[in-house]
Amino acid sequence: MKPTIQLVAKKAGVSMSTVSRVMNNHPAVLPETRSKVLSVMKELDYIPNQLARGLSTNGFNNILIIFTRSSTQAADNPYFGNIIGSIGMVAEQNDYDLILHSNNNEDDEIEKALSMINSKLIKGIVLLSSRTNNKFLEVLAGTRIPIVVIGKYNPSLQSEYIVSVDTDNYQDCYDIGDYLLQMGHTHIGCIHAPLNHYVAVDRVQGLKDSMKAHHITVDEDCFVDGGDTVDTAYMAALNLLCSNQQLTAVFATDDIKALGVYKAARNMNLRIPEDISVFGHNDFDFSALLTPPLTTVRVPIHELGMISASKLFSMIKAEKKEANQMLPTKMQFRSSVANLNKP
Amino acid sequence: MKPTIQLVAKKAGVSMSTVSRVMNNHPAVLPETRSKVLSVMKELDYIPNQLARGLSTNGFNNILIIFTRSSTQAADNPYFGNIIGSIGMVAEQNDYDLILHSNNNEDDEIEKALSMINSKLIKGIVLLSSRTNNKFLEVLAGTRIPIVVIGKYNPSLQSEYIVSVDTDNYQDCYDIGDYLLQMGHTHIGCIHAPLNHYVAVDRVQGLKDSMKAHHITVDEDCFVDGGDTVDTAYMAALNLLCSNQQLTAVFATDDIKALGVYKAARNMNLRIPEDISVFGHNDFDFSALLTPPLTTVRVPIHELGMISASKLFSMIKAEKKEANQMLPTKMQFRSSVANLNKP
DNA sequence: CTTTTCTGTGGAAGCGTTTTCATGACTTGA
DNA sequence: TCAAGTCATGAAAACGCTTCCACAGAAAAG
Repeated sequence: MKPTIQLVAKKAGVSMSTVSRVMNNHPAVLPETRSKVLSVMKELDYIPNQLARGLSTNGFNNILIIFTRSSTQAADNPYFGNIIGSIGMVAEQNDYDLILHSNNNEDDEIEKALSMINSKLIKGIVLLSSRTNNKFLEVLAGTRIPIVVIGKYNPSLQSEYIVSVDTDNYQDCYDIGDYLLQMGHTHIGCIHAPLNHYVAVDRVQGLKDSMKAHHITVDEDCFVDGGDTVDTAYMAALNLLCSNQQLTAVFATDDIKALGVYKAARNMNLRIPEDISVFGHNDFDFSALLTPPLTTVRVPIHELGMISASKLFSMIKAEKKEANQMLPTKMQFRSSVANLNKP
Repeated sequence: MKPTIQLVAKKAGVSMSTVSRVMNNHPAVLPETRSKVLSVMKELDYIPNQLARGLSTNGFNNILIIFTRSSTQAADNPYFGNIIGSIGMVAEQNDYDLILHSNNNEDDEIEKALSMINSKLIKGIVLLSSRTNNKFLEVLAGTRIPIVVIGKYNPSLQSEYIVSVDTDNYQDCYDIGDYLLQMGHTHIGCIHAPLNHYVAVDRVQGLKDSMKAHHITVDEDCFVDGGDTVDTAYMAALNLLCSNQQLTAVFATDDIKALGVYKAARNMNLRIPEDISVFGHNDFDFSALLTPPLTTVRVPIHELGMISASKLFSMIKAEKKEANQMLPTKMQFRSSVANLNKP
């Protein structure tokens, strides 16, 4: 039915080997033979079969993006879209395609990834937001396929094939704590992401450690899981603010959750920052345009994606390990945090 | 090196055919043979090669998501992330993987897609945001592969294999025009997306036609391309508002662009809605939490993704055409539009 | 006790490429 | 003029699986 290399060969009066050589720009083929073959290919509308090709050579130029959801919900966080877009641009330049897995079952994911690697379907992996229990990386480290983790991974896991690109979540959130305390806040709550991911753990821990360093009691009840969406964060914030009226500030571990806090404050008739201060994280498009503009930390999401992809490709091509990299962030002091010191 | 079906067969003392049958749950294999084979497979850590498998059968269970960028910029619009996430969930349930192409060269894209189809690498396509010049669909209609377009496509293109899922952009924007006029606005500007996509064209045309129906002169200078990002929209809005001081309302064809308008208004010391009214489109997470809350039209993005994916899979599986579907939207009247009639 | 029908299994031909090796023809250098 | 070296090409094996066909042996039917 579909034209194959064999048919082309026959029509052009040459062997399959020659046709193959023409396709792969092998130098040892006479110009007239080449053009003859090319014209037959055009005439027949011949399209090479990537599968067959992959089977006899070193497979496909794909990279797998694994995006571990903490819930069964599609994450509406703009972070993921942006970062996937950035990776996509670099992939496109390198003539690679993206395969996307959004899974919330780690074992399934491991099995699928192993199968893809074994089948030479992918040449590298980008792991978005790694879990604290990192079985996935432990298993995949053994496959010698380059992996870049956008985020942190188990520090005891040493591998030539795994590299991390991240921002310093712990330090940033430690600094947020410092700032909040400096502004006179001693009753601080936190709406965070589910704690089975490093990023959430580090952000929470940074804040807590900073509070402890200033001898502020950390009330565990004031640290609540705000899920992944505005709505879940809203519910969590409502709860938090109702049951802890002494709170003067809330740290939301990303600006989507801050949106939930804004919504809760509005519905409770709490003014920001007069009645409750809010500190966010990530600095999304809308953050500066909220009322009041959200104080947050700017994460270079686009760069995170670009740099990760670049590192991945240089590992794939040069087969040498890249260095881990910590990207700089920048505090965006706007007006959602009140200074309690000057009344 | 890697264990193949042949090695398994040898170790288990059976033929390759039998091993294959075991893997594919063929009924005609004795229980003891089956368990023998399975144990050898486990012992050898055998993983089937998807490529080889695909080559001899009907290929892969992948669907291709094509996401046509209008610029070279990664689109930061939350719309895409959300919709891809939704499609991903349905795909996961059906045991399909997602391949993502974000391309801005249509010819390249056509060639790549044809190659993937020819190689049995994909079973269906989701096209996000189709171009007005729809060469892509025209060419691909001939391949008999199911395609769902999220958005509109050339109505003259009839195909058993193409189905569209969309909202009624034209009508919604016509209604927006009506509303604006009813509120007393007669000098209306518009910040829209690049006009090489149906969605932008329809939204703009809806507004224009509504204005014309009310005998309001449409000033082409007040319809400007706001690109794809907050920043480009901001620049466009700044320009628009500076050079057309008589404007009392601006329609932004999506809420990301509305963000740009808010920013411009703020920087020009224009109050919303007192000095300038803003109507958005899409209703993103942040829209209700802006100050003032943005009047916009709620698009069921998640449903758009889910329904598209469902239709695609039923076309793939049942091989029968699904009906086009128009999803309902809902106006969200908030407070970014002033009523000029009651002062 | 034959003949027919199942059943479980093996052999081998695909699937569509790439690539190694062999083979002639044609140069080149002494 | 002949041995050695290029060069363009073809034959065939390999990549790892599926599946059609054939074939025994067992079960069912006459």
